[in-house]
Amino acid sequence: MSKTDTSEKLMEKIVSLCKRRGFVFQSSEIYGGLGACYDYGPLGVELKNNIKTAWWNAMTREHENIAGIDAAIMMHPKTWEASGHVQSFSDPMIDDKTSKIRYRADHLIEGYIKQLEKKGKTEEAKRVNDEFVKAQNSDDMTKALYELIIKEQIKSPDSGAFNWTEVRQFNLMFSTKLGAVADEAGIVYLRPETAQGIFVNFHTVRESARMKIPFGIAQIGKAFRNEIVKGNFIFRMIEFEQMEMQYFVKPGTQLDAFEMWKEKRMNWHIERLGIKPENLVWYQHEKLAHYADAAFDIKYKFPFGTEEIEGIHSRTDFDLRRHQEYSGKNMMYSDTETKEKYIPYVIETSSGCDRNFLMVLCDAYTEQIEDGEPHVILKLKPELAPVKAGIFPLTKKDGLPEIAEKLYHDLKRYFKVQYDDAGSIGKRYYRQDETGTPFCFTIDYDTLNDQTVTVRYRDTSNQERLNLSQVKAFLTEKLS
RNA sequence: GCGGAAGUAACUCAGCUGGUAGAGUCACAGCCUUCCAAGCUGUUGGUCGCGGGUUCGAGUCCCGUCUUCCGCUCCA
Repeated sequence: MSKTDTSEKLMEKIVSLCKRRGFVFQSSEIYGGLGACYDYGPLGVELKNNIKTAWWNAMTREHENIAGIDAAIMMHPKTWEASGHVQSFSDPMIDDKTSKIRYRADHLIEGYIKQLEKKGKTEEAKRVNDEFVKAQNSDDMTKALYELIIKEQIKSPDSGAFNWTEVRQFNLMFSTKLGAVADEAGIVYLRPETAQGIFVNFHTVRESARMKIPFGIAQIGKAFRNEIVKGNFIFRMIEFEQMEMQYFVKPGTQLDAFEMWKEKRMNWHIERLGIKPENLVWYQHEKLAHYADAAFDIKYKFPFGTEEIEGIHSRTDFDLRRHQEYSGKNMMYSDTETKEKYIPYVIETSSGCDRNFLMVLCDAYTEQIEDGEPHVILKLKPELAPVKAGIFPLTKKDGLPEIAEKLYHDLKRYFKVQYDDAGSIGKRYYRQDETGTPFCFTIDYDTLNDQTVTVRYRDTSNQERLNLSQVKAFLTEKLS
Protein backbone atom coordinates (compact mmCIF):
# COMPACT_ATOMS: atom_id res chain seq x y z
CA MET A 1 0.00 0.00 0.00
CA SER A 2 1.56 3.26 -1.07
CA LYS A 3 1.62 6.00 1.50
CA THR A 4 0.29 8.64 -0.88
CA ASP A 5 -2.94 6.73 -1.47
CA THR A 6 -6.01 7.83 0.30
CA SER A 7 -7.94 4.92 1.70
CA GLU A 8 -10.84 5.62 -0.64
CA LYS A 9 -8.57 5.29 -3.64
CA LEU A 10 -7.18 2.06 -2.27
CA MET A 11 -10.62 0.53 -1.97
CA GLU A 12 -11.46 1.62 -5.52
CA LYS A 13 -8.29 -0.01 -6.77
CA ILE A 14 -9.07 -3.26 -5.03
CA VAL A 15 -12.63 -3.34 -6.38
CA SER A 16 -11.33 -2.58 -9.85
CA LEU A 17 -8.68 -5.29 -9.62
CA CYS A 18 -11.34 -7.74 -8.46
CA LYS A 19 -13.45 -7.08 -11.54
CA ARG A 20 -10.63 -6.95 -14.04
CA ARG A 21 -8.90 -10.09 -12.92
CA GLY A 22 -11.93 -12.17 -12.06
CA PHE A 23 -12.08 -12.20 -8.27
CA VAL A 24 -15.48 -10.62 -7.66
CA PHE A 25 -18.22 -9.30 -9.94
CA GLN A 26 -21.41 -7.43 -9.19
CA SER A 27 -24.34 -9.85 -9.32
CA SER A 28 -26.66 -9.66 -12.36
CA GLU A 29 -24.62 -6.83 -13.77
CA ILE A 30 -26.15 -6.98 -17.25
CA TYR A 31 -29.48 -6.04 -15.67
CA GLY A 32 -27.96 -3.17 -13.75
CA GLY A 33 -26.83 -5.19 -10.78
CA LEU A 34 -28.53 -6.27 -7.59
CA GLY A 35 -27.67 -4.39 -4.43
CA ALA A 36 -25.28 -5.99 -1.98
CA CYS A 37 -25.03 -9.20 -4.01
CA TYR A 38 -21.78 -10.28 -5.60
CA ASP A 39 -20.48 -13.21 -7.62
CA TYR A 40 -17.06 -14.76 -7.15
CA GLY A 41 -15.13 -15.15 -10.40
CA PRO A 42 -12.58 -17.77 -11.48
CA LEU A 43 -9.79 -16.52 -9.24
CA GLY A 44 -12.11 -15.43 -6.46
CA VAL A 45 -13.63 -18.85 -6.00
CA GLU A 46 -10.14 -20.36 -5.75
CA LEU A 47 -9.08 -17.88 -3.09
CA LYS A 48 -12.33 -18.25 -1.19
CA ASN A 49 -12.10 -22.04 -1.26
CA ASN A 50 -8.54 -21.82 0.02
CA ILE A 51 -9.67 -19.65 2.94
CA LYS A 52 -12.47 -22.07 3.74
CA THR A 53 -10.14 -25.05 3.56
CA ALA A 54 -7.64 -23.32 5.85
CA TRP A 55 -10.41 -22.76 8.37
CA TRP A 56 -11.97 -26.19 8.01
CA ASN A 57 -8.67 -27.96 8.46
CA ALA A 58 -7.63 -25.86 11.44
CA MET A 59 -10.95 -26.59 13.10
CA THR A 60 -11.85 -30.16 12.28
CA ARG A 61 -8.57 -31.86 11.38
CA GLU A 62 -6.46 -30.26 14.06
CA HIS A 63 -9.03 -30.72 16.81
CA GLU A 64 -10.07 -34.29 17.39
CA ASN A 65 -13.00 -33.02 19.46
CA ILE A 66 -14.54 -30.90 16.71
CA ALA A 67 -16.90 -32.43 14.14
CA GLY A 68 -18.20 -30.79 10.99
CA ILE A 69 -21.70 -30.57 9.60
CA ASP A 70 -23.50 -28.90 6.72
CA ALA A 71 -27.05 -28.06 7.76
CA ALA A 72 -29.94 -26.96 5.54
CA ILE A 73 -30.52 -23.27 4.90
CA MET A 74 -34.22 -23.62 5.61
CA MET A 75 -35.26 -24.81 9.04
CA HIS A 76 -38.48 -25.37 10.91
CA PRO A 77 -40.05 -21.96 11.62
CA LYS A 78 -40.13 -22.70 15.33
CA THR A 79 -36.32 -22.64 15.28
CA TRP A 80 -36.41 -18.88 14.83
CA GLU A 81 -38.95 -18.35 17.56
CA ALA A 82 -36.73 -20.31 19.93
CA SER A 83 -33.60 -18.46 18.85
CA GLY A 84 -35.24 -15.10 19.40
CA HIS A 85 -34.83 -13.99 15.79
CA VAL A 86 -38.53 -13.61 15.07
CA GLN A 87 -38.71 -11.02 17.82
CA SER A 88 -35.36 -9.36 17.91
CA PHE A 89 -34.67 -9.36 14.19
CA SER A 90 -37.84 -7.47 13.53
CA ASP A 91 -37.17 -3.83 14.14
CA PRO A 92 -39.93 -1.21 14.09
CA MET A 93 -38.32 1.93 12.73
CA ILE A 94 -39.57 5.51 12.49
CA ASP A 95 -38.00 8.53 10.77
CA ASP A 96 -37.92 12.12 11.95
CA LYS A 97 -38.76 13.93 8.72
CA THR A 98 -37.20 17.15 10.01
CA SER A 99 -33.78 15.89 11.02
CA LYS A 100 -33.81 12.82 8.69
CA ILE A 101 -32.65 10.68 11.58
CA ARG A 102 -34.10 7.20 12.02
CA TYR A 103 -35.05 5.71 15.37
CA ARG A 104 -36.22 2.40 16.68
CA ALA A 105 -39.84 3.16 17.55
CA ASP A 106 -39.73 1.03 20.71
CA HIS A 107 -36.51 2.71 21.91
CA LEU A 108 -38.13 6.08 21.37
CA ILE A 109 -41.05 5.18 23.63
CA GLU A 110 -38.76 3.64 26.24
CA GLY A 111 -36.77 6.87 26.27
CA TYR A 112 -39.92 8.86 26.73
CA ILE A 113 -41.00 6.70 29.68
CA LYS A 114 -37.60 7.13 31.31
CA GLN A 115 -37.89 10.88 30.93
CA LEU A 116 -41.26 10.87 32.65
CA GLU A 117 -39.81 8.88 35.51
CA LYS A 118 -36.93 11.31 35.81
CA LYS A 119 -39.35 14.19 36.10
CA GLY A 120 -41.12 12.40 38.91
CA LYS A 121 -44.25 11.71 36.89
CA THR A 122 -44.28 8.10 37.98
CA GLU A 123 -47.98 7.58 37.51
CA GLU A 124 -47.95 8.84 33.98
CA ALA A 125 -44.84 6.80 33.26
CA LYS A 126 -46.59 3.71 34.47
CA ARG A 127 -49.66 4.45 32.35
CA VAL A 128 -47.55 4.93 29.18
CA ASN A 129 -45.55 1.84 30.01
CA ASP A 130 -48.69 -0.24 30.29
CA GLU A 131 -49.87 1.03 26.94
CA PHE A 132 -46.42 0.36 25.52
CA VAL A 133 -46.53 -3.26 26.65
CA LYS A 134 -50.03 -3.58 25.22
CA ALA A 135 -48.89 -2.09 21.91
CA GLN A 136 -45.95 -4.48 21.69
CA ASN A 137 -48.23 -7.44 22.09
CA SER A 138 -50.87 -6.13 19.75
CA ASP A 139 -51.60 -7.92 16.46
CA ASP A 140 -50.53 -4.88 14.49
CA MET A 141 -47.54 -3.86 16.54
CA THR A 142 -46.19 -1.24 14.13
CA LYS A 143 -49.50 0.56 13.97
CA ALA A 144 -49.98 0.40 17.75
CA LEU A 145 -46.52 1.85 18.36
CA TYR A 146 -47.15 4.61 15.86
CA GLU A 147 -50.48 5.50 17.46
CA LEU A 148 -48.86 5.60 20.88
CA ILE A 149 -46.12 7.95 19.67
CA ILE A 150 -48.72 10.25 18.12
CA LYS A 151 -51.05 10.09 21.11
CA GLU A 152 -48.31 10.93 23.60
CA GLN A 153 -46.86 13.54 21.26
CA ILE A 154 -43.40 12.11 21.68
CA LYS A 155 -40.88 14.45 20.11
CA SER A 156 -37.65 13.70 18.32
CA PRO A 157 -34.77 13.56 20.84
CA ASP A 158 -32.39 15.32 18.45
CA SER A 159 -34.43 17.90 16.60
CA GLY A 160 -37.27 18.29 19.06
CA ALA A 161 -39.62 18.12 16.10
CA PHE A 162 -42.90 16.27 16.00
CA ASN A 163 -42.79 15.32 12.36
CA TRP A 164 -42.78 11.54 12.04
CA THR A 165 -43.13 9.06 9.23
CA GLU A 166 -45.21 5.96 9.86
CA VAL A 167 -43.61 3.16 11.85
CA ARG A 168 -42.28 0.57 9.45
CA GLN A 169 -41.20 -2.94 10.13
CA PHE A 170 -37.76 -4.01 9.04
CA ASN A 171 -37.55 -7.74 9.47
CA LEU A 172 -34.04 -8.82 8.76
CA MET A 173 -35.04 -12.38 7.93
CA PHE A 174 -36.00 -13.35 4.40
CA SER A 175 -39.13 -15.40 4.21
CA THR A 176 -40.50 -17.67 1.53
CA LYS A 177 -43.37 -20.09 1.17
CA LEU A 178 -43.03 -23.79 1.52
CA GLY A 179 -45.09 -26.01 -0.77
CA ALA A 180 -46.95 -25.31 -3.99
CA VAL A 181 -49.99 -23.81 -2.27
CA ALA A 182 -48.99 -20.71 -0.41
CA ASP A 183 -50.71 -20.04 2.86
CA GLU A 184 -49.75 -18.51 6.16
CA ALA A 185 -48.79 -21.81 7.71
CA GLY A 186 -46.16 -22.45 5.03
CA ILE A 187 -43.86 -19.53 5.78
CA VAL A 188 -40.23 -20.51 6.19
CA TYR A 189 -37.18 -18.32 6.61
CA LEU A 190 -33.77 -18.34 5.04
CA ARG A 191 -31.48 -18.72 8.03
CA PRO A 192 -30.05 -15.43 9.30
CA GLU A 193 -27.19 -17.31 10.96
CA THR A 194 -25.79 -20.81 10.66
CA ALA A 195 -25.54 -21.43 14.40
CA GLN A 196 -29.06 -22.82 14.85
CA GLY A 197 -28.34 -25.70 12.46
CA ILE A 198 -25.68 -26.74 14.94
CA PHE A 199 -27.80 -26.37 18.08
CA VAL A 200 -30.72 -28.43 16.81
CA ASN A 201 -28.26 -31.18 15.86
CA PHE A 202 -26.51 -31.16 19.21
CA HIS A 203 -27.50 -34.68 20.23
CA THR A 204 -27.33 -36.32 16.79
CA VAL A 205 -23.80 -35.07 16.19
CA ARG A 206 -22.65 -35.83 19.73
CA GLU A 207 -23.84 -39.43 19.49
CA SER A 208 -22.82 -40.21 15.94
CA ALA A 209 -19.36 -38.67 16.35
CA ARG A 210 -19.08 -40.15 19.86
CA MET A 211 -18.15 -36.84 21.43
CA LYS A 212 -17.76 -36.00 25.08
CA ILE A 213 -17.86 -32.55 26.54
CA PRO A 214 -15.96 -30.38 25.82
CA PHE A 215 -16.49 -30.69 22.08
CA GLY A 216 -17.33 -28.52 19.11
CA ILE A 217 -19.39 -28.58 15.94
CA ALA A 218 -18.10 -26.65 12.93
CA GLN A 219 -19.94 -25.47 9.87
CA ILE A 220 -19.40 -23.34 6.77
CA GLY A 221 -22.51 -22.10 5.08
CA LYS A 222 -24.60 -19.32 3.65
CA ALA A 223 -26.82 -17.08 5.75
CA PHE A 224 -29.16 -14.29 4.68
CA ARG A 225 -30.08 -10.93 6.14
CA ASN A 226 -32.33 -8.31 4.66
CA GLU A 227 -30.10 -5.46 5.71
CA ILE A 228 -31.30 -1.88 5.69
CA VAL A 229 -27.80 -0.65 5.37
CA LYS A 230 -25.70 -2.44 2.83
CA GLY A 231 -22.40 -1.73 1.26
CA ASN A 232 -18.64 -1.49 1.33
CA PHE A 233 -18.31 -3.95 -1.52
CA ILE A 234 -18.54 -7.52 -0.20
CA PHE A 235 -18.21 -6.42 3.42
CA ARG A 236 -21.93 -6.24 4.07
CA MET A 237 -23.98 -8.45 1.78
CA ILE A 238 -27.51 -9.76 2.11
CA GLU A 239 -26.30 -13.25 1.24
CA PHE A 240 -23.08 -14.16 2.98
CA GLU A 241 -21.08 -17.12 4.10
CA GLN A 242 -20.20 -17.87 7.70
CA MET A 243 -17.50 -20.11 9.08
CA GLU A 244 -18.53 -20.91 12.57
CA MET A 245 -17.99 -23.30 15.40
CA GLN A 246 -19.99 -23.86 18.56
CA TYR A 247 -17.97 -25.29 21.41
CA PHE A 248 -19.98 -27.03 24.14
CA VAL A 249 -18.58 -26.90 27.67
CA LYS A 250 -19.58 -27.63 31.22
CA PRO A 251 -21.22 -24.62 32.91
CA GLY A 252 -18.63 -22.78 34.98
CA THR A 253 -15.77 -23.59 32.62
CA GLN A 254 -16.94 -21.27 29.85
CA LEU A 255 -14.55 -18.45 30.60
CA ASP A 256 -11.49 -20.71 30.26
CA ALA A 257 -12.78 -21.99 26.96
CA PHE A 258 -13.56 -18.44 25.95
CA GLU A 259 -9.98 -17.33 26.57
CA MET A 260 -8.61 -20.37 24.75
CA TRP A 261 -10.67 -19.69 21.64
CA LYS A 262 -9.90 -16.00 21.68
CA GLU A 263 -6.23 -16.81 21.47
CA LYS A 264 -6.62 -19.59 18.91
CA ARG A 265 -8.76 -17.53 16.58
CA MET A 266 -6.50 -14.49 16.65
CA ASN A 267 -3.52 -16.69 15.92
CA TRP A 268 -5.32 -18.35 13.04
CA HIS A 269 -5.81 -15.04 11.27
CA ILE A 270 -2.19 -14.12 11.72
CA GLU A 271 -0.54 -17.46 11.03
CA ARG A 272 -2.88 -19.15 8.56
CA LEU A 273 -4.21 -16.17 6.65
CA GLY A 274 -0.98 -14.23 6.95
CA ILE A 275 -2.66 -11.04 8.16
CA LYS A 276 -0.33 -8.38 9.56
CA PRO A 277 -0.86 -8.44 13.34
CA GLU A 278 -0.87 -4.64 13.58
CA ASN A 279 -3.97 -4.56 11.41
CA LEU A 280 -6.03 -6.71 13.77
CA VAL A 281 -7.61 -5.38 16.95
CA TRP A 282 -9.80 -6.70 19.73
CA TYR A 283 -13.10 -5.09 20.49
CA GLN A 284 -15.08 -5.90 23.60
CA HIS A 285 -18.87 -5.67 23.45
CA GLU A 286 -20.36 -3.59 26.19
CA LYS A 287 -23.93 -4.07 25.15
CA LEU A 288 -24.44 -7.83 24.96
CA ALA A 289 -26.87 -9.65 22.69
CA HIS A 290 -29.83 -11.43 24.25
CA TYR A 291 -27.96 -14.74 24.35
CA ALA A 292 -24.44 -13.75 25.47
CA ASP A 293 -22.53 -13.36 28.72
CA ALA A 294 -19.25 -12.27 27.15
CA ALA A 295 -18.40 -11.11 23.67
CA PHE A 296 -15.25 -10.04 21.87
CA ASP A 297 -14.83 -9.24 18.20
CA ILE A 298 -11.74 -9.38 16.08
CA LYS A 299 -11.69 -6.30 13.91
CA TYR A 300 -9.56 -5.54 10.88
CA LYS A 301 -8.35 -2.12 9.78
CA PHE A 302 -10.07 -1.96 6.40
CA PRO A 303 -9.48 1.05 4.15
CA PHE A 304 -13.04 2.17 4.95
CA GLY A 305 -12.70 1.71 8.71
CA THR A 306 -11.94 -0.79 11.44
CA GLU A 307 -14.66 -3.40 11.17
CA GLU A 308 -15.58 -6.80 12.55
CA ILE A 309 -14.47 -9.98 10.85
CA GLU A 310 -15.09 -12.49 13.61
CA GLY A 311 -17.04 -12.68 16.81
CA ILE A 312 -16.10 -14.85 19.77
CA HIS A 313 -19.10 -15.01 22.03
CA SER A 314 -20.01 -16.87 25.18
CA ARG A 315 -23.63 -17.76 24.46
CA THR A 316 -24.37 -19.44 27.83
CA ASP A 317 -26.99 -22.18 27.59
CA PHE A 318 -29.49 -19.81 26.02
CA ASP A 319 -29.88 -21.60 22.69
CA LEU A 320 -30.05 -25.19 23.92
CA ARG A 321 -32.33 -24.20 26.77
CA ARG A 322 -34.68 -22.41 24.43
CA HIS A 323 -34.74 -25.32 22.00
CA GLN A 324 -35.51 -27.62 24.89
CA GLU A 325 -38.36 -25.33 25.85
CA TYR A 326 -39.81 -24.87 22.36
CA SER A 327 -39.36 -28.43 21.11
CA GLY A 328 -40.09 -30.24 24.33
CA LYS A 329 -37.02 -32.40 23.69
CA ASN A 330 -34.36 -32.97 26.28
CA MET A 331 -31.19 -31.01 25.49
CA MET A 332 -29.28 -32.08 28.60
CA TYR A 333 -25.87 -33.66 28.53
CA SER A 334 -25.21 -36.62 30.80
CA ASP A 335 -21.70 -36.96 32.08
CA THR A 336 -21.24 -40.73 32.39
CA GLU A 337 -18.31 -40.36 34.79
CA THR A 338 -19.61 -37.85 37.28
CA LYS A 339 -23.28 -38.73 36.71
CA GLU A 340 -24.01 -35.03 36.35
CA LYS A 341 -26.71 -33.75 34.02
CA TYR A 342 -26.70 -30.24 32.63
CA ILE A 343 -27.38 -28.10 29.60
CA PRO A 344 -23.95 -27.23 28.22
CA TYR A 345 -22.70 -23.71 27.84
CA VAL A 346 -21.54 -22.60 24.42
CA ILE A 347 -18.56 -20.66 23.15
CA GLU A 348 -19.12 -19.51 19.58
CA THR A 349 -16.49 -18.49 17.08
CA SER A 350 -18.25 -16.98 14.10
CA SER A 351 -16.31 -15.55 11.19
CA GLY A 352 -17.53 -13.98 7.97
CA CYS A 353 -15.98 -15.81 5.07
CA ASP A 354 -16.54 -12.97 2.62
CA ARG A 355 -15.10 -10.52 5.13
CA ASN A 356 -12.04 -12.72 5.55
CA PHE A 357 -11.71 -12.74 1.78
CA LEU A 358 -11.82 -8.94 1.61
CA MET A 359 -9.41 -8.66 4.51
CA VAL A 360 -6.94 -11.01 2.84
CA LEU A 361 -7.06 -8.93 -0.35
CA CYS A 362 -6.67 -5.63 1.47
CA ASP A 363 -3.79 -6.95 3.54
CA ALA A 364 -1.99 -8.43 0.54
CA TYR A 365 -2.45 -5.49 -1.82
CA THR A 366 0.89 -3.83 -2.42
CA GLU A 367 2.06 -1.19 -4.84
CA GLN A 368 5.67 -0.64 -5.75
CA ILE A 369 6.52 2.39 -7.81
CA GLU A 370 8.79 1.43 -10.71
CA ASP A 371 9.75 4.07 -13.26
CA GLY A 372 6.85 6.16 -12.05
CA GLU A 373 4.38 3.35 -12.73
CA PRO A 374 2.75 1.50 -9.86
CA HIS A 375 3.49 -2.20 -9.93
CA VAL A 376 0.70 -4.09 -8.17
CA ILE A 377 1.63 -7.19 -6.19
CA LEU A 378 -0.86 -9.25 -4.24
CA LYS A 379 1.36 -10.65 -1.51
CA LEU A 380 -0.93 -13.53 -0.62
CA LYS A 381 0.24 -16.38 1.50
CA PRO A 382 1.22 -19.08 -1.03
CA GLU A 383 -1.31 -21.52 0.48
CA LEU A 384 -4.11 -19.05 -0.22
CA ALA A 385 -3.02 -17.89 -3.69
CA PRO A 386 -5.60 -18.78 -6.36
CA VAL A 387 -2.84 -19.85 -8.75
CA LYS A 388 0.28 -21.44 -7.30
CA ALA A 389 2.62 -21.06 -10.24
CA GLY A 390 2.89 -19.62 -13.74
CA ILE A 391 4.73 -21.66 -16.35
CA PHE A 392 6.26 -19.83 -19.28
CA PRO A 393 8.49 -20.52 -22.26
CA LEU A 394 10.91 -17.61 -22.57
CA THR A 395 10.06 -17.36 -26.28
CA LYS A 396 7.58 -19.07 -28.53
CA LYS A 397 10.16 -20.92 -30.60
CA ASP A 398 13.13 -23.30 -30.56
CA GLY A 399 11.22 -26.02 -28.74
CA LEU A 400 10.77 -24.03 -25.52
CA PRO A 401 6.93 -24.10 -25.59
CA GLU A 402 6.95 -27.91 -25.83
CA ILE A 403 9.01 -28.29 -22.67
CA ALA A 404 6.90 -25.73 -20.83
CA GLU A 405 3.68 -27.41 -21.89
CA LYS A 406 4.95 -30.74 -20.63
CA LEU A 407 5.83 -29.22 -17.27
CA TYR A 408 2.39 -27.64 -17.12
CA HIS A 409 0.66 -30.95 -17.81
CA ASP A 410 2.81 -32.75 -15.23
CA LEU A 411 1.92 -30.22 -12.51
CA LYS A 412 -1.73 -29.45 -13.16
CA ARG A 413 -2.97 -32.60 -11.45
CA TYR A 414 -1.39 -31.48 -8.20
CA PHE A 415 -1.46 -27.69 -8.24
CA LYS A 416 -3.49 -24.89 -9.74
CA VAL A 417 -0.98 -23.69 -12.35
CA GLN A 418 -1.24 -21.46 -15.41
CA TYR A 419 0.51 -21.69 -18.76
CA ASP A 420 1.20 -18.41 -20.54
CA ASP A 421 3.17 -17.64 -23.68
CA ALA A 422 1.55 -14.33 -24.68
CA GLY A 423 3.59 -11.14 -24.71
CA SER A 424 6.95 -10.41 -23.21
CA ILE A 425 8.25 -12.31 -20.23
CA GLY A 426 8.02 -9.19 -18.04
CA LYS A 427 4.37 -8.75 -18.87
CA ARG A 428 3.65 -12.33 -17.91
CA TYR A 429 5.42 -11.93 -14.56
CA TYR A 430 3.42 -8.77 -13.99
CA ARG A 431 0.10 -10.46 -14.66
CA GLN A 432 0.90 -13.15 -12.10
CA ASP A 433 2.12 -10.59 -9.53
CA GLU A 434 -1.21 -8.80 -9.79
CA THR A 435 -3.19 -11.95 -9.00
CA GLY A 436 -0.86 -13.13 -6.25
CA THR A 437 0.81 -16.12 -7.89
CA PRO A 438 3.81 -16.78 -5.64
CA PHE A 439 6.10 -18.57 -8.15
CA CYS A 440 6.81 -18.58 -11.86
CA PHE A 441 8.85 -21.15 -13.76
CA THR A 442 10.46 -20.08 -17.01
CA ILE A 443 11.82 -22.48 -19.60
CA ASP A 444 14.78 -20.84 -21.33
CA TYR A 445 17.76 -21.72 -23.52
CA ASP A 446 19.69 -23.14 -20.59
CA THR A 447 16.92 -25.63 -20.09
CA LEU A 448 17.84 -27.16 -23.44
CA ASN A 449 21.38 -27.80 -22.22
CA ASP A 450 21.15 -28.63 -18.51
CA GLN A 451 17.48 -29.31 -17.76
CA THR A 452 17.22 -26.44 -15.32
CA VAL A 453 14.48 -23.79 -15.16
CA THR A 454 14.27 -20.30 -13.70
CA VAL A 455 12.13 -20.01 -10.61
CA ARG A 456 11.10 -16.44 -9.98
CA TYR A 457 9.68 -15.23 -6.65
CA ARG A 458 6.72 -12.89 -6.63
CA ASP A 459 7.61 -10.72 -3.61
CA THR A 460 11.26 -10.10 -4.39
CA SER A 461 11.51 -10.68 -8.17
CA ASN A 462 14.56 -12.78 -7.29
CA GLN A 463 15.44 -15.70 -9.52
CA GLU A 464 17.07 -19.04 -8.90
CA ARG A 465 17.75 -22.05 -11.03
CA LEU A 466 16.15 -25.37 -10.33
CA ASN A 467 16.26 -28.76 -11.97
CA LEU A 468 13.19 -29.46 -14.07
CA SER A 469 12.63 -32.70 -12.19
CA GLN A 470 12.53 -30.87 -8.85
CA VAL A 471 9.76 -28.38 -9.64
CA LYS A 472 7.02 -30.53 -8.17
CA ALA A 473 8.97 -31.16 -4.95
CA PHE A 474 9.75 -27.43 -4.76
CA LEU A 475 6.07 -26.51 -4.90
CA THR A 476 5.07 -29.22 -2.45
CA GLU A 477 7.59 -27.92 0.05
CA LYS A 478 6.69 -24.26 -0.41
CA LEU A 479 2.97 -24.89 -0.07
CA SER A 480 3.01 -27.08 2.99
C1' G B 1 -36.24 3.73 3.84
C1' C B 2 -34.22 9.32 4.07
C1' G B 3 -30.41 13.07 2.33
C1' G B 4 -26.05 13.96 -1.12
C1' A B 5 -23.10 12.35 -5.75
C1' A B 6 -23.02 9.45 -10.05
C1' G B 7 -24.37 5.78 -14.25
C1' U B 8 -20.96 6.14 -21.90
C1' A B 9 -16.60 -0.62 -24.38
C1' A B 10 -14.34 -5.87 -19.74
C1' C B 11 -11.37 -1.46 -16.86
C1' U B 12 -10.33 4.14 -16.42
C1' C B 13 -12.53 8.05 -18.69
C1' A B 14 -13.43 12.08 -22.91
C1' G B 15 -17.66 13.75 -25.62
C1' C B 16 -18.04 22.09 -25.10
C1' U B 17 -23.95 25.85 -25.54
C1' G B 18 -28.58 19.09 -28.79
C1' G B 19 -26.43 17.25 -35.36
C1' U B 20 -27.24 9.55 -34.98
C1' A B 21 -20.22 7.53 -30.41
C1' G B 22 -14.19 8.12 -29.30
C1' A B 23 -9.09 7.47 -26.40
C1' G B 24 -5.85 4.65 -23.37
C1' U B 25 -5.70 -0.01 -20.91
C1' C B 26 -7.35 -5.13 -21.04
C1' A B 27 -8.67 -9.44 -24.08
C1' C B 28 -7.91 -12.30 -28.70
C1' A B 29 -4.90 -13.49 -33.45
C1' G B 30 -0.27 -12.67 -35.98
C1' C B 31 4.81 -10.61 -36.37
C1' C B 32 8.87 -9.45 -33.19
C1' U B 33 11.19 -10.65 -28.50
C1' U B 34 17.41 -14.77 -24.74
C1' C B 35 14.08 -12.46 -18.04
C1' C B 36 10.56 -8.01 -15.41
C1' A B 37 4.06 -4.10 -18.18
C1' A B 38 8.96 -2.74 -25.22
C1' G B 39 7.22 -2.32 -30.39
C1' C B 40 4.15 -3.20 -35.02
C1' U B 41 -0.47 -5.06 -37.57
C1' G B 42 -5.28 -6.67 -37.15
C1' U B 43 -9.84 -8.24 -34.43
C1' U B 44 -13.73 -8.64 -30.80
C1' G B 45 -16.60 -5.50 -27.83
C1' G B 46 -21.38 0.09 -26.78
C1' U B 47 -29.39 0.35 -29.07
C1' C B 48 -24.50 5.94 -24.03
C1' G B 49 -28.54 2.04 -16.91
C1' C B 50 -33.90 1.51 -18.29
C1' G B 51 -38.76 3.82 -19.79
C1' G B 52 -41.24 8.03 -21.48
C1' G B 53 -41.38 13.29 -23.14
C1' U B 54 -39.68 17.91 -25.93
C1' U B 55 -37.39 18.21 -30.99
C1' C B 56 -36.67 17.47 -38.01
C1' G B 57 -32.87 15.26 -34.77
C1' A B 58 -31.24 13.50 -27.62
C1' G B 59 -25.16 10.59 -24.74
C1' U B 60 -26.30 15.97 -24.29
C1' C B 61 -32.64 19.18 -22.25
C1' C B 62 -37.23 17.55 -19.01
C1' C B 63 -39.96 13.67 -16.07
C1' G B 64 -40.12 8.88 -14.02
C1' U B 65 -37.63 4.47 -12.62
C1' C B 66 -33.55 1.13 -11.42
C1' U B 67 -28.63 0.57 -9.77
C1' U B 68 -24.01 2.02 -7.55
C1' C B 69 -21.02 5.17 -4.21
C1' C B 70 -20.91 8.49 0.53
C1' G B 71 -23.64 9.56 5.43
C1' C B 72 -27.95 7.71 9.39
C1' U B 73 -29.71 1.90 13.08
C1' C B 74 -27.66 -3.26 13.56
C1' C B 75 -24.34 -7.12 12.58
C1' A B 76 -20.62 -11.89 10.23
